[in-house]
This record gives sequence, structure tokens and C-alpha cells, in this order.
Amino acid sequence: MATSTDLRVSWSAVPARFRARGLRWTPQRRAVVEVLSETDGHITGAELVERCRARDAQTIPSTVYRTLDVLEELGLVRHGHGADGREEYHVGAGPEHGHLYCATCGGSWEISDAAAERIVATLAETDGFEVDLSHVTVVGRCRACDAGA
Amino acid sequence: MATSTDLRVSWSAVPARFRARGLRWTPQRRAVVEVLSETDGHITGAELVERCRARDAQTIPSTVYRTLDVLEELGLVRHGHGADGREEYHVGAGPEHGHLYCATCGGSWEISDAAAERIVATLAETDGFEVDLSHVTVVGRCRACDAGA
DNA sequence: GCCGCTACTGCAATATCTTGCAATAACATC
DNA sequence: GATGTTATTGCAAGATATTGCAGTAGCGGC
Repeated sequence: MATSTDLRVSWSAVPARFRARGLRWTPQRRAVVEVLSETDGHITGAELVERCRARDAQTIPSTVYRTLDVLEELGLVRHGHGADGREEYHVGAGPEHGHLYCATCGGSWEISDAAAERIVATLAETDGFEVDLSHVTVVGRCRACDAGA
Repeated sequence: MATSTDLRVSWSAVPARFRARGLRWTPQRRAVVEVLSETDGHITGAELVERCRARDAQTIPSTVYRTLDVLEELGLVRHGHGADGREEYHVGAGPEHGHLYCATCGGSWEISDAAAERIVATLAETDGFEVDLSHVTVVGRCRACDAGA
């Protein structure tokens, strides 16, 4: 699977990328990166802390959050806010996409490319606004919950 | 101004509405309601706490947040999340609207009715998703910042 | 006014996330 | 390996927001 391969190669290069930037490679950062390399899609800051603690109970939350900040500067994760306002990190450097969140069932999905394009175009046209999709979470009700109403 | 009049009438009726629901009318709730009655548009939970503390330094944050929860149940405020994920309350019972937030200058605006309609229609069509506009904050870059780039 | 019921508050604890500071450790150089 | 520089960590404090519990107070009824 090309996607998995691509991500795997990317994570193994992380130590070198850190050093190239004059940043240090530490055991704590390694742990965060290992958890992320096993993570698909999205993860909340709090969940990442939990996962790291599962590996090493001495994990300090502030260190994890700081590592996430650095990884975001390197473009390896991208932060946004979930429907409840909490930090949510999109793992990997895939194309920007927004999310739909159903307040009824709690499910979430990526906004389809077609819809995203239309939304972006609409706001550019009506408001001259350039949308940052990675920070867009649209709350509402999904088809299934609508049907069940 | 019709809008101010309308809001003013609404706030003065709040104590009665509370009682009609079997809820108590307390000095703390009065303080919150007074601050809200002087508030136009939106306010964060934290700022409301600050405003109440300006009136009475003994104000307890948890009481303020709980009052906001009750007011939301009564439909007098509506909560959403700002671009940074924090709680933001829309004051008054006006029509649902979403927001645009410029990450560059920090400015925010309501999404125009025309754009909102298009976005809602798009997501209904492509994903069968029913949007809850009050919970939509689109992050990006405004026209002015785009022009200045 | 008094009494009783119970909604509500303050307090304390907690979760999530941020940040300053002093000590530690990564790592380049010799 | 030793040394020096400084990025990074752990700790403590802080901001925002939530929640359980015991004591308080709003308020209806008498």
C-alpha cells in the first residue's frame, strides 16, 4: 500500500529532519513519533498523551504537546479543533481536508472533495475569504440520523 | 432600535421564565443576565466570567458556566466554538449563523446568508448532511490580509 | 412569619492545554 | 573521552471549562 509505505518512510526520516533543523532528537520525541507512526487519521492531544503513557508511565503531558507543536512546524501533523473544541491532530502530510461531525451519533467524516471545492469557491466569491480547510469542522446531523428522526 | 428593544424585553422576562420552569432566580444568575443584556453578538465564557468579576470580585467561574448552560436550555444563548476551540456564546435568539475567522489578523465575521445557504445546500446534496450553522467557524484568511500578502 | 423541599452555590478536584524557569542532556568539537 | 553550548525536559503555575458533594438559600405553602 503506497500510502502506508509513504508514511513509514517519512517517520523514519524524522530524526534526521530534526537534526537538520538544529533540533535535538530525544527519547520522549521518539516515543511520540512511534505512537504517531502507528496512528491512522486523527488523534486528540489527550489521547496521544494516553498512548505515550501506556508505553512509559513517566510521560509528561507538556512534553508531548510541545513535541506535537514541533512536529507541526515540520509539517508532519496538522492541528485543528474537533467539534467540542479540543485539539485534534491530523497525522501525516496528506492534502488538507475538513470534517463533518454529527452531533447526534458522534460520527465524523471528511468533507468530500466536491463539496470542499464548492465551499471554498463560495466563500472566495461572496466574502473574498480564503478557507483553511484543515481547520474546518462542520457540525450538524448525518444522513443516517436524519433518516432515523 | 428594534433589535435592542427586543433583546431588552427578552432579558427582563428571564426571571419569570426561570420560575415558570421551576428554576430559581439567584443574585448570581441576575449578574450574568445583566452582563449579557449589555453584550452584543458574542462573548467567550472566560470573558463573561471576567465581566461578572468586574461587578463582583467574589464571582465563582463554575457558577457562571452553569448559568450559561441553563440560559442555553432556555434558548437565550447559543454556544459554539471559536477558531481556537474555546467556548463562544452567541447572545440572543437571532437566526443561526456561522462565522469566518481570519487566522492572520484575528478578525471575525458572520458568514453571509448567501454563502451560508450555498454551503448548507452543498453538504445536503453531496453528503446528505444537515448543517448546524451555529457551530460552524471557518478559519482562513480574509480579503484584506490576502491583499496585503 | 415559619417550615420544608430542593434547586443552586461554593469548594475542591479534575481534564485539557499552555508557558516560564532551572536543571538536564543532546550533540558538535576538540 | 572531555568540554561547552544550548535545545529540551520536568516542574510548577496558570487558563479554560466540567462535575460531585455538602451546605445554603430561593420560594411555595401554611
